[in-house]
Order: sequence, then C-alpha cells, then structure tokens
Amino acid sequence: MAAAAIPAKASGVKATRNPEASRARILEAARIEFVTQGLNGARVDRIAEQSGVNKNLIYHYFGSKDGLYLEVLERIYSGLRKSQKDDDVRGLPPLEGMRQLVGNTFDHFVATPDLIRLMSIENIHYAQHLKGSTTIKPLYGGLLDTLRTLLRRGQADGVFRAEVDEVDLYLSISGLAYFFLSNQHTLSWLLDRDFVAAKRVAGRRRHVVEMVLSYLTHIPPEEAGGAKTEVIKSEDGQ
Amino acid sequence: MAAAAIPAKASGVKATRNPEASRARILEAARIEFVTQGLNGARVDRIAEQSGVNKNLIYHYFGSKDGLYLEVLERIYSGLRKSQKDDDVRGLPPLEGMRQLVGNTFDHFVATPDLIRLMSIENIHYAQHLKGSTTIKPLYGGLLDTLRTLLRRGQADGVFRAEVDEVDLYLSISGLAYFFLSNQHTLSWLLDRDFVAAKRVAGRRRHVVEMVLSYLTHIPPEEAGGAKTEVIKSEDGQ
Amino acid sequence: MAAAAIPAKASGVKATRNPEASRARILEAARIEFVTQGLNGARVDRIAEQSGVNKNLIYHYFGSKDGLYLEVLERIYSGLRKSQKDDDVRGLPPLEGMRQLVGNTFDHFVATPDLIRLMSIENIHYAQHLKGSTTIKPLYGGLLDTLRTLLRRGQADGVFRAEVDEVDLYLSISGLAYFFLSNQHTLSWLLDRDFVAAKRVAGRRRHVVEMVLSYLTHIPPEEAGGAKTEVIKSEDGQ
Amino acid sequence: MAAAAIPAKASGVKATRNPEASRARILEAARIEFVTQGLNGARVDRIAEQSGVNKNLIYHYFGSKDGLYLEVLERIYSGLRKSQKDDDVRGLPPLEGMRQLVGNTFDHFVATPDLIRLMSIENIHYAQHLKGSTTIKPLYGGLLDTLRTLLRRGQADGVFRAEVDEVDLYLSISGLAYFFLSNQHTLSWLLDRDFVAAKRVAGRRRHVVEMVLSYLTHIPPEEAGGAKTEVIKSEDGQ
DNA sequence: AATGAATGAGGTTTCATTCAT
DNA sequence: TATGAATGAAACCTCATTCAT
Repeated sequence: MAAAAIPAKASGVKATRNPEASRARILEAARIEFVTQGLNGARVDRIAEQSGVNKNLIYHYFGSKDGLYLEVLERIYSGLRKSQKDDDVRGLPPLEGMRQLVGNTFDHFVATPDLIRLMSIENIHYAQHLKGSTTIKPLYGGLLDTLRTLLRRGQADGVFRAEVDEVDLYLSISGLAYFFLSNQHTLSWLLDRDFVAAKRVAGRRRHVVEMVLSYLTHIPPEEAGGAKTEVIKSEDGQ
Repeated sequence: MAAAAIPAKASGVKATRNPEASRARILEAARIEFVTQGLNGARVDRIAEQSGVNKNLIYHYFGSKDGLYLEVLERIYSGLRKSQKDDDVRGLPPLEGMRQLVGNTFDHFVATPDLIRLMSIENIHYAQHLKGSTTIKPLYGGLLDTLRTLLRRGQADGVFRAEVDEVDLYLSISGLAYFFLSNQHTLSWLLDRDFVAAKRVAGRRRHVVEMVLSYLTHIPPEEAGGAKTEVIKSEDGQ
Repeated sequence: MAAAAIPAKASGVKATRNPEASRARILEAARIEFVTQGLNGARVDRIAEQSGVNKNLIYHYFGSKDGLYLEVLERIYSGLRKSQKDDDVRGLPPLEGMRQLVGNTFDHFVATPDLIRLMSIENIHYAQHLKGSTTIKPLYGGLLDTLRTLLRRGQADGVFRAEVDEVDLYLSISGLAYFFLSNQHTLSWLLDRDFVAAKRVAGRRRHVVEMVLSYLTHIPPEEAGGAKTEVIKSEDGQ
Repeated sequence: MAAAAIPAKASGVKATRNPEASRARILEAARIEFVTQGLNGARVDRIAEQSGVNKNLIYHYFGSKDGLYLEVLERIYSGLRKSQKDDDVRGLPPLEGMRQLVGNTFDHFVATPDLIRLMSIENIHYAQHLKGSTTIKPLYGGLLDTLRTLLRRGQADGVFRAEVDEVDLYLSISGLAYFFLSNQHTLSWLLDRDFVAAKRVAGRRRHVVEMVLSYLTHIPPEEAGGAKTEVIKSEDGQ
C-alpha cells in the first residue's frame, strides 16, 4: 500500500530533477521509517536509501530529522480528521449519527495503523513536536462541536442520558478503538489472541459501538429521581 | 520519591560495597530514564550518573542496556498484576465486583504513569522484549478467569447481559482507563484540557465505571426476543 | 615508504574529497597498524589518526575493524602470489626452475615482512578471516600445479628423486624461508644473532636453496634397488 | 589433556586455602586462555572463571596479566628444551644422532601445539616478554653446542658436508617442523588438506628427516674441486 | 536541484585493575 | 590467603549533519 503510493517510477526513470516527486518519495519513506522505528529509532540514512534520494536533499527540504518527522506527523493527523467526517453525521438522527461517528473513528483507527503508532510515539515524546505545529491543532476545532451537537439533540429527544461530558465521551470512543490496536503486540502475547484478524475486528467494532450507545441511552435511575445514587457516589473516595 | 526508596545505610551516605543497594539504585534510575526517554532515547551514561554507580557496574549486573530495560519492564508489570487484586473481587456480588475491578484497574493506571508509558514504549517496539521475558506472561494467567467468573455469575443472576466476550470486556476496561493517560500530551494540547488534574480524574473514573456497567447491565431488546436487531447488524458492512 | 605511495593531489596536501585517495590512505595506515599490533592490538583510532581521515570514514568504507583487516589481508596475499611468478618458471629446465621458485619465495618473504606477520596473526586467529574471503583461495589454484609440473619433468629427466609429495615440498620451501623470519624476535634473542642483516639473509638464501635442491637431487639408494631402507623406515615408530 | 593436569579436586573440595593448588589452577587456565586467544585476546575474567579462583588472586600471585603471561611462557619454553634431550644424542654416531635430533624436535612440536602458538604469539609481540625473562635464555645455552658437536664429528667422518652453519641448520630443522603446524589453519584451507591427520604427520616427519639428512650428506661438487659453483653464486644478485 | 565525501560528538560496551574487608 | 564490589580508561561503532561541487 505504502510503496504503491509512490508516483514517479512510471517511466522507470529515477525521479531526478523533479522536486515534487523527490519530496513525496522522501515523505513516504520517512513515514514508514518513523512509524516502524519510532523517532529515536528512525535513521536518516535509511530514509534516504529507501526514497532513493541523496541524504542531503532531506536536509534541503526539511531542515532536520525533526522537521521531517513533524511533516510526517502533520500529514497523518490531517488524514485522521478528514476521515472523521463530522459534518456528515451532524444532521443525522442522534442515535444513528453517534453510531456512525463511533464506527467511523473505529474504522479509521483500524485502517491507519500508522496513525496509532505515531500517536503513541508522539506521546512518548510528550507531544513536543505536535506543540510546535501550526497546522494540526486547528483541525480539532470542530470535533467537540459535533459531539456536543449530537449529544444535545439526543438529550432533547430523551434518547441520550443527561450530564454527559463531551470530552469524556470523545476519550472513551477513542480509547475503546485505540487501545486494542496500540497495545496489540503486548496484549496478543499475554492473552494469546490475534486482535487484528478480520473477524475479531468486526466483533470488536460491534462491541465498541454497543458499549458507547449503551452508555448514552441508559437513563440512570437518579435522573428520574430514583435511588441507588449513593453507590455511585461512594467511589469518589478512591 | 525515587531516591527515598533506596535503603541507604544511614543518612545520605553513598551505598558503596552494598550490592543490593547498588542494584536497587541502578534499577530506580533506569526506571526513570526509560520511562521519560523511551528505550532508544535512554542513555546508560545518565543512568550511571543518576544512580551514582560506575557505568560498568550496570553491565556487570544487567548485561546490557536491553537487559536492564527488561528487568525494569518486568518489575513494572509485576506491580500491575499485584494491584489488580483479582481474588479480592471474585467473591463479591457481580455488579459490585465488576465495579471494583474497573475501579482498581483505573486507579492503578492513574497511580503508575510509568506503567502506561512503558506499555506504549514496549508496543512501539513490537513487544519484542516482553516476549523475551519468562516472568511476565504467567502473571496474566488468572486475569481472564476472574472476569469470566464475575460475568457468568452476573449473567446467571440476570444482572449482566448475555454474550459478553471477556477479552473484549478486558480491552474496553483497560482502553477506557489507558487512552486518556497514554495520550494525555497530545490530547491536552488539542482539546485544551488538563486531564490529570485530580478533579478531572475523579470525573473520568465515574464515567468509565458507568460506561462499563451500563454496557453490562443493559439487556438488549433481542435478548428479550425484541426487534431493532437489524440496526446493529447493519453496521457489519462498514 | 608508506606515505610516499599515496597519490596526494600535489605536494603534501591532505587528500580530501578524493575517495580513492582516502581509501588508499586508510588501507595503508591499517596495514601498518595490523602488522605491527596484531588484530586485537590494532586500534581503529590510530588508523584514523595516521591516515588523516575521520574515524567514521573507515566504517563507511570497510564496515568494521574486521572488514578492514580482511581487505588488508587480501591485498597482502594477492601480492604474495603475484610475486611467486609461477608461470615464468614452468618452462625452465627443472633444476633451474626449482632453484628460481625457491629463491622467489624466499625473496618475497624477505621483502614483505608484513606478509609474514599477517600470516602468523591470521593463524593465531585460526584463519577465520581468511576463510571468509572469496578472493584469496583462488590465488592458490595454480601453485601446486607448477610444483607438480617441475617435479615430473625433473623426475622424467632423472634429475629429481621419485616419490616427492608436492604439498610436502611446498611446506618445506615455505617453512625454510618463513620460520627464521616469523620467529626472528625470539630466535635472535635466544641465539644472539641478527637474522635480517643483509649478509645473513644472503647466506640463508643459499642454504635454503641448497637444502631443497639437495633433497630433490638426492637419489636414495633404495630407488636404485639398494639397501639402508630399513633405517629410514625404522623411524615410523616414533 | 589440559584439564586432566589440574590437581586438587581429588577430594572434590574446591582448592581454597591451598596456595599451591590455586597457583597451579590459575596457570593451567591461563595457558589455555593465552594459547587459544592470544595475548590481547585473552581475558583475565575468563582465566579467573576457568580456574575457579577469585580474580584478585591472579593479581596477588602474578601482579598483572603480562606477569601471568610471562610465567606461562617460561613454563612452556622450559618444557621444550627439556624434551629436546641434547645430551642423549651427543654420543650417538653423527648420522643417527642427527636423525634423532631432527625427529625429536619434530615430535616435540607436534606434541605441544601450545608451544607453537605461544612462539607465534610472542613473535607477534616482538618477543618483548621473552626478553624480560631471566629463566628462558639460559635454557638455550647448550643447544647449538650439541649441533656443532654432531656436525664436526660427522664432517670428520666424511659423512656430512663441510661448511654447514649450525644456526642455519637449527633454523632449517625447526622451520621444517614448525611452519606446517604454525600455519596449518591458513594452509589447510588454501591447499585443501588436513595436515594434522596422524598419517600426514608421519609422512611429513619422514620428509623432514630425509630433507635434512639429504642436505647434510650431500657432498657438493665444489668440495671435491668441481665446477657449477658459479650457478650458486649467481643468485647472490637477487 | 542535487550529489558524494566527510565529520564530530557521543553511543554502548569491554577490560585490566584496585578497593575494602 | 582470599573475596566480592567497584572503577576509569578506552575500545568499537553510530548517527545526524555539513562541506564542496
């Protein structure tokens, strides 16, 4: 999939004297290298070799290894937000909209393992590169808005429970889809199960969607003025 | 915190000629270094300097940087499983037992940020060190058992829904507690929120417990022979 | 001698930006270092310093200390076989051809003390590097052939004795010329004699040639159907 | 063979508090280590481990790695001279005495591969340790004497040729027996032959004895006032 | 726009040796 | 006599980066 994305080579000619193509080749090789090796494990030499360009060209275009990494990161993040298709679901009935939003997020995580790994890598590095980016943060502007919109409409309809924090909800949707992928290598070893087999993924998708919707559509007793409230409050002490 | 754990002879005396203490000092410094810098970013020099021992002593005791990393990893994992206190919750009423299990897991993740980071680091490295460990995997033997036991008892009581896969459940419990911590640096920047403030954490704990229990206690219509089944099945195509 | 061989651009200018020259300078410095210090005693740092190049360039060109050593070894061996000039002596009258072959071998050993030392070094290391070379062994293809040819022709002429094993002959020619050079440092100390003084060397050359030819031209009594055979056979028991 | 020489252990008890035994164990382990690994390749740690003593004891007894090496060297050399049994052959008929001397030397070299390797190692190091020894050189006092005695008696008898330099003769006897052993690893690879197979060794022994005796008993024409002298002199120019 | 050559700083690891008991 | 703990110097090698064209 990755290699297929490389243009040039069409004529078999090495993409010399074609700045666009060289840049693209570098970015593609860099993506693979950073994703598979991590930031500290990635080697500029390998990126140069894999992209078929001179090592110095990398510095010419991207300034430094970190600069190259940041551009890779920005491209990956930009892809994530595009695929979440917020606008498409805003207008749907709340339950269906939420179902699709959860499903979309799940599907995108499954489809782009690179994203999962780069997110982990970036957090290992305390997000210091992300914080130096000017292009990524704006992408997240509308995200919570969409969630909030769906939530409110669902609450107004009496379909969703009240008092749902949209950040918490986002964290849960993402966490349910993220963890089993990000930690698949340790988990599959410890639990003796292959998580990325197609059938398993389909099952997990159902489970995740169901869990989120169960939570949203469950109207707790106390909201109807009922009892049992003390049980839930009792754990605050922890 | 770290330095305080070292049983130095008396006051602030450097623990020379005390192999136990030297080993402990190295491990403590290594833990901090690996956790904060990652495996590739960690520097043996820094570990030696921070632990106050000669660099060679590290190789004498642990063989290599990787050997030291593995021992750090094993200790952290061993701590995780100890704190999950499976046995304590097995005998509780299913709902309460599950509530405590979820809470315990959440609390332990919050209490040991090292664990979160090392798990991420290890997955970035495809769990290749973990797979070389003989001590970690056995720790996970009873985990799914506990979950299964609670589930079955709850299902027998009619409190929990049927057809819950215990691995899926484990992944969800862990994912809900893990993601907001593991990815806190990118998320807090992108969402403008501090996730680890005490109040936020308490709120998230409630949310996570509530989500899991909502899922478990929600008896889907079809289990009562109802409709709406087609809606859930409709997303398989995605 | 060494420095003079470097084709530096003009006068004493450091041959930067000239990979051929850099490679040659490294090899020359490496040869001296390995020959004088042995494989384990050689220091890459010294080679870098002596050749005037950056240490890393050595790894860039030769991969490792062992790789550099192997290339030095290959070059030295290649020089040996070239100077043995097999073909030149094949057509000569057997006695004269053999005399020249012995002399050539002796002269080359005397002329290239490096070869003697590297052979010793390589044998101390059980020839493990040599066995990893693809270029050295082929050089030895024609060697025994030449010996065999001369031997047969001499035997046909009745000049040489029968039943001479060409490998034994090769070992003796080489051993007579090799040992007093390879072990000159212990021997000159123990026997109070300087073996490499020009006059001594000339004398030894005569002695070696004479010994080999004496052996070859001596027709043992038994070959003429005579007695004394039992004396020679008597030592088999040893 | 080596391990069998270690005393102690008779009672199964580790040889603590027995300085003689400890010293012997160290020397035995050191011999093996130096012989197989060379001087620079030898590891004090391995010697300590193999001899079962504390590393510090080595320094206590021998002062340094070099000191230990020197003692190993002295013991090996002392063994060589003992076995050459000069005196036994002095009284024999010249031809038989010489035959035995050559055979003894050959046999001893074959029997003590350690000696061969240590000689090579010591020469790689320019005999600098040997020159620091006070015990080895005296061992060589009588060596040339024996040769000279046999030679003169043989010459007086008319059995040996005149004008034989005893040092040259010694170098040749040793070289013929030494080279094929010292360089066996490179040679067996290059010539595709196993030199140390028992049958090969017996054949080479015959060859070596025969070559030396052929030389000694060959009375060149010029000694009888003959011609051909110019041929031999002609190679001086080389 | 692009390249091949070269570098300096620093990485992990090794090893002979000494310390303190 | 003997030991286990610890060390300092230096070894081989790596890697992001820059130079000169």
